[in-house]
Amino acid sequence: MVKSPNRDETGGVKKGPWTPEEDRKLVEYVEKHGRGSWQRIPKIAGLNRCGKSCRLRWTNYLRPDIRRGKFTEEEEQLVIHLHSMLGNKWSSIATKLPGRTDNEIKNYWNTHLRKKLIRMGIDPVTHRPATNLNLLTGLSNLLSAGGLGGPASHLDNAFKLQADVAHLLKLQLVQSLIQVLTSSYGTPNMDLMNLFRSPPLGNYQPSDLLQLSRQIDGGLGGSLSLQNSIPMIPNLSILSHYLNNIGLQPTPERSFPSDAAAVTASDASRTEEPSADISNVSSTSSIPASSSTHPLVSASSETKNIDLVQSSDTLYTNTLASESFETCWDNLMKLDNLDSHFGWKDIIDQMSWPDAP
DNA sequence: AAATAAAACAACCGCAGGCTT
DNA sequence: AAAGCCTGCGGTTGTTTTATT
Repeated sequence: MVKSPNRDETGGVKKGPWTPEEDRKLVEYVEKHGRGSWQRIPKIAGLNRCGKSCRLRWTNYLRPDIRRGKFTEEEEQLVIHLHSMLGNKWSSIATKLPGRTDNEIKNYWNTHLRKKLIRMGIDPVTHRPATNLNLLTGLSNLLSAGGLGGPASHLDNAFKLQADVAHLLKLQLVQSLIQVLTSSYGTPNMDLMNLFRSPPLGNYQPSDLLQLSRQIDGGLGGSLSLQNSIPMIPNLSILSHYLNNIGLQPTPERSFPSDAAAVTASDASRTEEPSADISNVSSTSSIPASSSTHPLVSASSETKNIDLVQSSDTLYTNTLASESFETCWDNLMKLDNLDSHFGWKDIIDQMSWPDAP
């Protein structure tokens, strides 16, 4: 666990934190001779370090043009913007922020900005409102923010949380619909297609959402298509299933008998570690029964824990085939009971891409 | 005040690609 | 063309600092 600050066993060079003396030697050398061959510098400069370590120390710390200190609001926004276009291309991002190194930006992203976006319900990978699985990460943060995990939970927090979850689920659902309409491969998800024929979404024409989809694609400069950014077509029943787990289950008769089987199967089939994005999600999603006395929260929710850390593949392939579309839809419509601030029209309006040209 | 946990930062590692011989 | 060297990049780990209990 402890990284040895001493000599490397193979090369005999020192590792670990640099001393002021070593820094001085390196700076003196580079100022005198410039950046030459990093492999030769340590020898000539009298440093017992590998060239790689010298280069890193210089570029990330000793370079005179390095700007240290807190990131400004402008820098933050720029990093977020560039990351949405370039992804984890830290060196490319760093070229747009004079004085900041790729390492510094990378660290700042991982420790600050990523969490900030998650807290806002934005997927830090896609820079979109959290999608199904990532939504759950957001949920985890909502739980923390609302203090729902602790013993001192309050009823207000439970209400707020459920409204937030309902709101995010709506966003997710509309995204799924757009994807169905724009998907050029595979078999369209019939559940979602049916959704268009029923109120309240029946009030919208598929062309409306197609238009929205184009807006989104345009906002990304065409570099990222919706199909690529959301590779899976979620089954409507999965959303409905999730509603059950957060306590939106109307009656015991409408429970999902295949829950246990589905979750068990998914656990058994999970072979890889969860992705970084969802690794910090608590292992179960249910709101503890003790934390809420909301009438819509059934006591059974406590026993219906679904593992949120399962991979997206597993989640989507383990569809709950036995559910009827009507049952799923009933559950989804209950979102309106909780998310009173936003109707479906507001959700679709809200989906408009802010940076669209 | 001490112990523990979480956050922040610095540095290392492995890999890929370009260049030289 | 192939091999070896060098550099740069992104992910990960380890250490230090700060906050919380």
